[in-house]
Amino acid sequence: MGIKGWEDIRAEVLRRIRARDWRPGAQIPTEEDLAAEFGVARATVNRALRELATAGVLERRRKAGTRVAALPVRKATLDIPVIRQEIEARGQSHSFQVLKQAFMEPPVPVASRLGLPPGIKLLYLETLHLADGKPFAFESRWLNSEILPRPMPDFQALSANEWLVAHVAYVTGDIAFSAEGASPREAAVLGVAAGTALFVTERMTWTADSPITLVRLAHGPGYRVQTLV
Amino acid sequence: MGIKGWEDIRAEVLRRIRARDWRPGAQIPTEEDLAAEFGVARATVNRALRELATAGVLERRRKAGTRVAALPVRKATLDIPVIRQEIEARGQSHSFQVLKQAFMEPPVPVASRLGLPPGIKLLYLETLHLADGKPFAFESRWLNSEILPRPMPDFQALSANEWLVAHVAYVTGDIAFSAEGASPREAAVLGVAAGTALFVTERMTWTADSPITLVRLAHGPGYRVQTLV
DNA sequence: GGTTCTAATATGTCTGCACATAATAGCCGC
DNA sequence: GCGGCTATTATGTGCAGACATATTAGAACC
Repeated sequence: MGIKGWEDIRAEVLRRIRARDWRPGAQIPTEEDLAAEFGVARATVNRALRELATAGVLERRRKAGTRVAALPVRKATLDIPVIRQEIEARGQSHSFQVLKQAFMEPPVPVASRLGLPPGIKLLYLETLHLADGKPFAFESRWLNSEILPRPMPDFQALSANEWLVAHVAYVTGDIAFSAEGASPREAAVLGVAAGTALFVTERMTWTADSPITLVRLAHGPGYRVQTLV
Repeated sequence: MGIKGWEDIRAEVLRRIRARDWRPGAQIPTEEDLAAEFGVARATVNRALRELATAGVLERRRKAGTRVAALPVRKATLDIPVIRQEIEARGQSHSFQVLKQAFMEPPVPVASRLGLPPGIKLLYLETLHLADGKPFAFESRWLNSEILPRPMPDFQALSANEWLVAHVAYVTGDIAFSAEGASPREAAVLGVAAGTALFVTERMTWTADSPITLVRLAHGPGYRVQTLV
């Protein structure tokens, strides 16, 4: 029946926007007015409107009030799961092979993206992830060896990603997606023709003080990242 | 100096997680305990922990308490701007050409994804978006003509996307990203070689009752979607 | 031992109030 | 008119207390 909680208010506000009672760019009533109308406390209205604002539906400014976003910059939230989970969620079994493991100087762009001076040596790992034994994604990773314990963990047994999740302090980072043609090496490893369009995920992570790792994941044809808005 | 507001509490909790005072999978103190420790109201702690939970850092369940996410399913939030804004944000000028406009029956997969019975005719639009006069993205769009007014808006003058944003009730939808090789037509229009890796964004949008549009945007080489986590 | 019910508990949300803060609108002096 | 100050206003955040709800641990029972 009536309005009960902040979710009901959010729904009602959305309904009015969808119904074009409140048009894009137009100002909506103040929290106080809405609270009076719905018979709830202002904090409850605040909660509903705040959620809609972080979702990009509303724009709010002190004193200026709340208005319906004119150009709704849609904010899509993606789940970035651990690769093993992702494969197992499809009902397939995950395995991987470490193709290369070396301690070497990274190319300059890699070092600079990690914010490290040139000349420092990093651990480089190439891993092929398999789903039901078939190539799924090709991972190349630069790892800051400072953060590794001695002796180094055995990345043949446990994937670097999962080792990091389990043993390194929680991190921040950024993620980028792009499309790239497969290099000869990637093509060979993934079993596709050279130049095939690959979906590439690049992730960089760091702790408060120091960079941890730069990963590039190249996914074979058919891979897609999906989101419910 | 000390803890002042919910953002400080969020920061302090994050710090403890990063410092591994609280390890992945481990339970953290209750809201009440933390409120007492920080000398704030429980609502303030609740706000901080709630934000961290929606960010995927914490997992919360009633009675069971709050624990540090064991496998942090990183939630990345992407901004999906209107294409004109995206181009102008780079300091380039946006223009577009409508290459094709037709009223026709969609292929079966398109109709079924939109949840429409086969045989219904839709408006089909092909548009090339240009940044500083150079091809930026190729858009192909199926539009539910039911929602269009008579006479139909002039999509040569105003892009379909912006017309929809301005005139159609707010919508829900989903977005998917993938990498695909350029078809001969896409290659010609975008000025790249056939088979070049394209970054493809597919968006479907709905009102409460009916489908609105299915858009496929193919971006040329160099395009990337980035996110700060 | 296993199943079902019950009480305890942590989070979820709401209220009513207060004060803080940002941003505007209007006043004032020139 | 113009520049700068001030009052006003809507949102942002805080507090204390209350009740709701999901979930679990343990009691009671078969």
